[in-house]
Amino acid sequence: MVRPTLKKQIPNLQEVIKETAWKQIAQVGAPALSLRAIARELKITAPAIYNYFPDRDALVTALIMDAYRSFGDWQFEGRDSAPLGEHAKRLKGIGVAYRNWAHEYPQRYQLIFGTPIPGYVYPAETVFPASSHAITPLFSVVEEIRLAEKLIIKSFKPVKKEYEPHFEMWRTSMGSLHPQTHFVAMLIWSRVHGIVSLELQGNIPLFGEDGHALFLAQVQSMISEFIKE
Amino acid sequence: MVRPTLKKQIPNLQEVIKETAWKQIAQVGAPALSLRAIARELKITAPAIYNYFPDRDALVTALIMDAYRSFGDWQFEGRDSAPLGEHAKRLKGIGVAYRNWAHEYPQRYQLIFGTPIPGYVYPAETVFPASSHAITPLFSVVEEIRLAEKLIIKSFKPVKKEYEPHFEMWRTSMGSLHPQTHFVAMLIWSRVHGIVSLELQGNIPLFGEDGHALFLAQVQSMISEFIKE
DNA sequence: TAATTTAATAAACACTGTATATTTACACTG
DNA sequence: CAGTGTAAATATACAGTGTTTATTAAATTA
Repeated sequence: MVRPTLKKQIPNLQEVIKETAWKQIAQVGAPALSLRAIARELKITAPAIYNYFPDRDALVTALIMDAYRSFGDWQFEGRDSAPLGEHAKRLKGIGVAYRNWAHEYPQRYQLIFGTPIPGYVYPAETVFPASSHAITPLFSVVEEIRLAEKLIIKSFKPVKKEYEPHFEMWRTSMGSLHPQTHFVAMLIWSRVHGIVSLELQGNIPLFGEDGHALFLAQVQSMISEFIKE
Repeated sequence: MVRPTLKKQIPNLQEVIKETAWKQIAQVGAPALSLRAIARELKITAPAIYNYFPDRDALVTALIMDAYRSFGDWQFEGRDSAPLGEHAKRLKGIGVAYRNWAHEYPQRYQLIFGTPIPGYVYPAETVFPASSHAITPLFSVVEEIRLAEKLIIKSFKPVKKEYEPHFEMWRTSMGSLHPQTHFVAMLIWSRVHGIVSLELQGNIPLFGEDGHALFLAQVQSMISEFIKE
């Protein structure tokens, strides 16, 4: 018997393969992800996976894009937990959602921000729609603040000309993206990413009663540094 | 012929293996590091490497420790480019050295801060002496500032009790480590790490004439946030 | 009903890290 | 100087990996 009857086929196998991949990534980490191990768990043979993904890298890319979408969704929810105009609360909402997602799915975070799979090269263009979704909430709130004339900017410097093409990609994707908004958003993102990634690696002690004190101090300091009043 | 005569042996093979590993990491990235590829390049067989490293993970650990030492050395030099008492310049010196090292050796940076090798588990205790060397310059400067009563601290929260053991490890290694110094140093480190790691992955546009503007703004903002006058 | 497409398996290839046994150059001891 | 022991390499083998090719049989379409 080579091809099983429809009744014995796994329905929606493409999704099931991804779910199994996530399960294994959670267990053994992204770098040790194995197509054959996925196949074993699903009781199919490894080449069967090639009917759904042209190679292992394509599977990884699909996982990354799904992760970005979920990551972005959490941040949109975090932002909208406070109404328009509540700049500080909306910004904090994004930061907290960002951190919560990373702590809920540490392997997904490292899949996105590490280079975890041997030989895998990040297909920036393919992933861009999903990755821009995950940065959009931050961009949008900083832009809200700027339009309300509440954005504090010290020492802004414009973008280098050589980098304009990549910058253009962002701008078209966002509709528009003011350079100052971009500048401040990058400062904020880097601070949140820095503390979250060090936390995930166990490099940061758990300050405060619930272990969140350092992160909250980071967020609070950004609010007073970048938002007027 | 099984064992070559002394004249044909590669002298200092342990070091040569590490150098070859670094060369290959620079070419194909840390996750794709291969003992057999190293052996091929050195014209020996793969099991010969086991005379110098018990397994692949031990080689990786040795590489990480060497990287940490070099990383720390650069930061010590950066700190000491300004004399004692010049708090802002010493802090900036560390930040710039941190970034320069990361841009000079991006793969080493990702080897340290990523989880790049399949199945590799970071041996925290073994690596600790080397990794603490790399954070010591920052700790020392923040402590200098605190002792000079120029350290600005808002919203400090003490370390959680459960985390005391790890904290104790740091404290004994450093001689002593004031909690407030630890708190502020972690905030600073996370901001520098965040921006540097996003830069290395190509997520940050190159602001300013030379592309350093965002990083310098980050450093400048830390100086005015944490140092009095 | 016949032809075609599709979804799987089977087998094989070139890799990988690593364990075991073997060989031989070198160092030490009587 | 002879003999022994150790050290540093090779040879071989095993289980695992991603991937390619050929084959089979179920499902779909003409």
